[in-house]
Amino acid sequence: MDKNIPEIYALLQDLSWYFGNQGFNSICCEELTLVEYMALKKVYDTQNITIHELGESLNVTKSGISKIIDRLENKSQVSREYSSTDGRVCCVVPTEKGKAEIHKISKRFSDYLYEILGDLGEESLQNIKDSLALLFMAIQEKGYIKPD
Amino acid sequence: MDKNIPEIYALLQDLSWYFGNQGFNSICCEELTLVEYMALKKVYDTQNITIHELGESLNVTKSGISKIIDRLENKSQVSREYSSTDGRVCCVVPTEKGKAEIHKISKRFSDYLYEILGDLGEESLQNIKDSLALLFMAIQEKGYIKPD
DNA sequence: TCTTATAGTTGACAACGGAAACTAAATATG
DNA sequence: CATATTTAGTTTCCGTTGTCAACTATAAGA
Repeated sequence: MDKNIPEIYALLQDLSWYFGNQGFNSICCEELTLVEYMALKKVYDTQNITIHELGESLNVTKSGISKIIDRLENKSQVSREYSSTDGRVCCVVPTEKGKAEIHKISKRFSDYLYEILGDLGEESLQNIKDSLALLFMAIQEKGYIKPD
Repeated sequence: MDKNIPEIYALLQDLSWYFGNQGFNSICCEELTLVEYMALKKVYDTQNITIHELGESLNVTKSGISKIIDRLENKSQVSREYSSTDGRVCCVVPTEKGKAEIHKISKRFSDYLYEILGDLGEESLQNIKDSLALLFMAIQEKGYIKPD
């Protein structure tokens, strides 16, 4: 195995800490937890996504995702709309408030990154973005790490 | 602001999900939660680190980190050693089992990454590593995102 | 029609981390 | 030296969270 791979792993793990719960909790995002934000983002990015699909996408059980959507709905960030073609299925859509929240949080973090990376040239930024995009696509295709 | 920055943020956030609790929980890591693993890794990487420093480093309150170390100690992954020069201070050191666990988890994730990235050439891997290292150093220097 | 599968919700439960109160040791001040 | 203050860490209480299992309801299959 290329010796770079364990180092890439270690860096990813450490970086993830900053963008995971620990970095996220203490922030401007007011009333959203990380998992709520991730769910909201997924709802925002995907038309008519079902609760079932949301759970799979976030690697949360169906009862877990149901409660996450409960909380988002109580906070008026999303609303449930039952499918007219399949009475079992519940689609989730973002409210206007939810859409605004997404933009706000994204901007907050982008500002933070800008303070950090603003000095780099566009070429470096492009390079970083390409590396991350490559990683993400590969990992998304592979799916979550599964138990042995 | 460079248009790449919001995209870098979005990619980092999504990647972090895979290396955060959601990706981590369902895995080979048996008896460790993510925050326990992060604490163990920090203990492993830092000689004679104190509980106080651990909490700061992981952005956890002192009561929180105290309990995390409790759990790691109950699992025989670390041990507390009170400082001889300052009776208040409690240094944490990894046990042999703890060291082995670090290697095991790191290998598990590296194997996963290898399945994903193994086809890339060394140059690409080096490039990804450099990008991540640059990001991580910058973010570490900046520290956790603070409330407004 | 009757059975089975699927989507989602609910209740009980345990894990987790924060706030505040607490102990104990070190340092500062007079 | 004596007392006050600061610092390190622990413990208790508590609210939040997500899972499991049981449940309802709708759809699909035999």
